[in-house]
Amino acid sequence: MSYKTNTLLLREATSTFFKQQYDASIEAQSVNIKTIPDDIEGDYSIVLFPYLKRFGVTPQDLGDKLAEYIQSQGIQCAKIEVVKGFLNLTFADAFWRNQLAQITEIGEDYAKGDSTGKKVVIEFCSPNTNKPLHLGHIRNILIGWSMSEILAYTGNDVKKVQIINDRGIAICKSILAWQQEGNGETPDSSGVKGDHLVGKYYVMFEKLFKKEYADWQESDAGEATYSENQKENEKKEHFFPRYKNTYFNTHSPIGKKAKELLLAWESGDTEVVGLWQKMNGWVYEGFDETYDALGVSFDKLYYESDTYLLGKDIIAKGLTDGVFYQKEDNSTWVDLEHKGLDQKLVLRSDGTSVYITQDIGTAIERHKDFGFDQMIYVVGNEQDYHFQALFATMDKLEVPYAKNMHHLSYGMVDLPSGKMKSREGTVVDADDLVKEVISVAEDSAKESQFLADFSADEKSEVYRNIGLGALKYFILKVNAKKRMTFDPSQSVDMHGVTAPYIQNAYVRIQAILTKSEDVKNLPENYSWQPQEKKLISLLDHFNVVISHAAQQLDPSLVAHHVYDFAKEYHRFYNDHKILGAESPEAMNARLMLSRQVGLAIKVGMRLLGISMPQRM
RNA sequence: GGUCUUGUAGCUCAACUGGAUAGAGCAGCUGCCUUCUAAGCAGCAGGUUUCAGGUUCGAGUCCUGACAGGAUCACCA
Repeated sequence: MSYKTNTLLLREATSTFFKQQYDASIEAQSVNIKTIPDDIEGDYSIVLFPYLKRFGVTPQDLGDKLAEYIQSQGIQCAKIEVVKGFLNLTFADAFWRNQLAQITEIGEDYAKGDSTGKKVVIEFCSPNTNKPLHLGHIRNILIGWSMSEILAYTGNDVKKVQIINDRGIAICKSILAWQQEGNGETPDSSGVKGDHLVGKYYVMFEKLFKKEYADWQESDAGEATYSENQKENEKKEHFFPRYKNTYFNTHSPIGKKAKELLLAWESGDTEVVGLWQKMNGWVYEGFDETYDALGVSFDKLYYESDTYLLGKDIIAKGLTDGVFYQKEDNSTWVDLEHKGLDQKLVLRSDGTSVYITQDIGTAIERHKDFGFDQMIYVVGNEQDYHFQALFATMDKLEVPYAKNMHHLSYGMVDLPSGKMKSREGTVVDADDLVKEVISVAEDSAKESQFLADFSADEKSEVYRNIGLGALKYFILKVNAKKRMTFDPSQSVDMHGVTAPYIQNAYVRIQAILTKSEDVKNLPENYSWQPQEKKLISLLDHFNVVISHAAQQLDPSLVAHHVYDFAKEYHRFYNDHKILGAESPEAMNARLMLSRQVGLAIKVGMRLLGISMPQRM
């Protein structure tokens, strides 16, 4: 890209200044440039403190020389002075004009990165097939989607994948309950979305099991087990919850049936596999609807039923190579203590896989599929340890890309009432939430005079953009790594730091542009107003923000910057007339600026997965 | 208990990676639509950045320790 940001120009100038003046090599990147607080005069400030001791100079002395050099490099300043340890400079109008002219020359994608030639695979969502998607998945999906957009925009070749946990005891529970209680019910016959239908039977299984367990506790067998296995003076209400898993695995008739289903599946029993395919098929149709509603898609899906046996050969090879070791019971382990981790099991004593085994296999499989340079897993932070162990193991296996595997660890979503718990029915369902936000958007938009001549389809598209935008923005504006509180009533708020606020700024710009002539050139001599300079400097800084977001795997940086665009634009819009500006120069300058801000907002929101209405 | 992580206004979040007087929104109060979309703008009020030390020109940010939340420490996924 030919465009150089304000800060980059200053950094480079400062770096070469030190080279020439002191023969010192100071990386342009390391030069500390700050924007100046509003109440102090100036646009940017170069922090001089770090160099004072090193070169034995006073701030004044160094600042004066640097100021002279900067101006000699064609960076036009209206004022440049040393204040304490800062060199504060105010750019001249011509400089602002120049920067904006370069930006508008390139247009919409002025902040786009050049191709890096790097391939990035990003895995996100990765649901189980026994339950519909919920709020936690939504955060995962939005972060994953936005991250892939950002990585693509910064020049990477991005592939979006997910691994679907379609096998195991959970789906067998749904199948069993459906066999026993379902009477052949299907999504078509019931009108229930497939994933919700399968989820219904999962819940039903849990209820059946709960009742069975409760009855058993009262039975002679239950009493006997309690008196045999209780710890010293342990009360029943402590013992039985603790014993629940053991009961499921050893005593429970219904648990036994579920496990028999799993075994039958594993041995390829055609009837069970057929049923499993049928019910998973319902789930996938349901998931696809949800993905469509959210506006996301994937490049490749991996199914655990295909991958769960992967990795065993790698373990076998690693065992002969001495990467792994076996214990007396034939279980296989990897020692990660040199990384401050524990010893980790990679194969059970009966030779079957555990979670990390298939993750090793899948990673290698994916590398064969895509030859990625970087692999990103968007997975909740409860798996931090798992991924540390996985990456350490990959490193020990000496795969060359081990160091480029990252865990984008996001925090749990809490409700104001606390944690979401499926047992207590406090899970926020993804489909319900999407419907809810769109309907709130409709309620607040349907009165709008600006939509009067829109068709019903056009209107509902607007409601969708606003409602979905509000939801997405609400979630993405929070730093992904942090645990966040989700208040359903705030997520559908349409004022303040929200998508509709930002969309409104965009819509205002569109309204002006449709009423104006197409302007192509910036006036030569125009004296920029403070708010206009602020907008140009936000435009200027945009690509720095995007590349930070890509490096740090954090979409919230983009979200905040887009909000700044909107906020600054709303202010500017309130204080200055554009079409009725005081001079033709002012009007042209403001039109060019407005159009570019509109483009930047649209791009920024697209990186968050949010679409813009033309009117609202 | 070990490891990791978080703690900023009543609430939800920022703070350009160590810079100047810690900023937004929500909730509360007050103004501004005959004028480019009021889903907007302007203002008032709200803070000992959990606490105690340390590092330095300078700390919400780095270090140590306490306190308080959370996660994890399965032959579960």
